[in-house]
Amino acid sequence: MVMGRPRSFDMDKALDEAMEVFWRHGYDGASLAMLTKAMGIKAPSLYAAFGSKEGLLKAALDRYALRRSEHMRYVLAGPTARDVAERFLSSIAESHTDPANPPGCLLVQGGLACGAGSENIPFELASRRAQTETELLERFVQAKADGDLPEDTDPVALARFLSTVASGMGVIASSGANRDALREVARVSLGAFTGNA
Amino acid sequence: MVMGRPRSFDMDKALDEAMEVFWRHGYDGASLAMLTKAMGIKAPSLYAAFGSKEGLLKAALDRYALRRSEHMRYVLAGPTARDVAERFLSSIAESHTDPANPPGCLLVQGGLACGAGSENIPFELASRRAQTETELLERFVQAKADGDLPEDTDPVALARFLSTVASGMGVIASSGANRDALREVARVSLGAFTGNA
DNA sequence: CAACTTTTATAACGAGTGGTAGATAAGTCT
DNA sequence: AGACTTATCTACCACTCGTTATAAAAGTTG
Repeated sequence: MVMGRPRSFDMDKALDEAMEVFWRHGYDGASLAMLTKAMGIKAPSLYAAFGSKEGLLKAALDRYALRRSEHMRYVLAGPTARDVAERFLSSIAESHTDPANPPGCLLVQGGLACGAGSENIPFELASRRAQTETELLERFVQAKADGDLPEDTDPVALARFLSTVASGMGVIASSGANRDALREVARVSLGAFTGNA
Repeated sequence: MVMGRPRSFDMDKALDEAMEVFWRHGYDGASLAMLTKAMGIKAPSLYAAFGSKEGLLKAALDRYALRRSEHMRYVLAGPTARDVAERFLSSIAESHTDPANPPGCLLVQGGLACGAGSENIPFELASRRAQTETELLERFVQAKADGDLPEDTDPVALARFLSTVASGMGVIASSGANRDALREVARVSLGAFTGNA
């Protein structure tokens, strides 16, 4: 078997750059010109490697999920349900204001609404957001089985609440809210945790 | 003075249609072709009336604000801070799942991230979201002066929390969350209210 | 009716869109 | 070395983008 000419760019580096463009401009707002310039490659190389603009986004989303999975492992390892919630919101307050990235969350900034020809992008992003919510839910179900949450607590509602606050934090972070502001939102949200469960 | 040829379309009706297109597709995703078709007018009429695509968005946002101002009057008239919060989140659960409109909130769906040439759109939307937060803040400051909120309560944090949850509800509503789901998010959020203030 | 003013429709503008042939370059394998 | 496979480059595709010049149409006012 023959190998052919080797790829001359670093795929992960290129994906990081693409991720940043999608993050900052959204799927519709990210043009091929922007993407290829940021990635340092020409359009044919991009299409050979990722198939299409949408394929590139999905590859970038996979890489984004990889990054977050480390955080989530730590979050879900919290000893109590409340610890899990606190770790979750705190890690979001930090990551959504990390100066190394565009503000906010790629899964929110990427495109809640898209134009003709990009109709499935919002679904793609929503399904990835739902995955985090499911992870929280399973952890809360476990917590309830452990007697760590009151009997009358609805784990579905709790996971959805945290997921919703996380999305909201993405919105306000992208609008310029700073880290302390996000931390305060996390703090108030945790009050809701104890007050209601 | 001479009047000239009268406008042959209803401006408010046309704005309602434009609003829906921006709401469903976002600013970048809403093309002039979509907009003119939905509004039932041709491009030159649109430009004569609104100046530009961005001018059209702003006019639609003004009309959107007009709609919401009625809700906000009711919300802010709540007798206690907690009532205000409850009215706020409840009205959002309803409005963001009103089948008469696209799901979610125009101020979120409209564009958190935009492409080259639309850089100021996210700022425009953010400033309109901030207005609601300011209204809540002022009401909570008043509540505190009334002795309606504990001394150690931070009205800024409280208003920001509610605003953040509202944005998050917009995100999940646009992803298909139904009215009951939003109501439960509102309920849990209010638990945060009593638990923390 | 005729002068005037504004809106309308037709048609097109240049720039940019996502995507792709076709040829060349750069490797590996026999 | 030579065959083979894959990546990269230049150039370009048809199309859509937001926007506008031009001229006809529709009203009001003198």
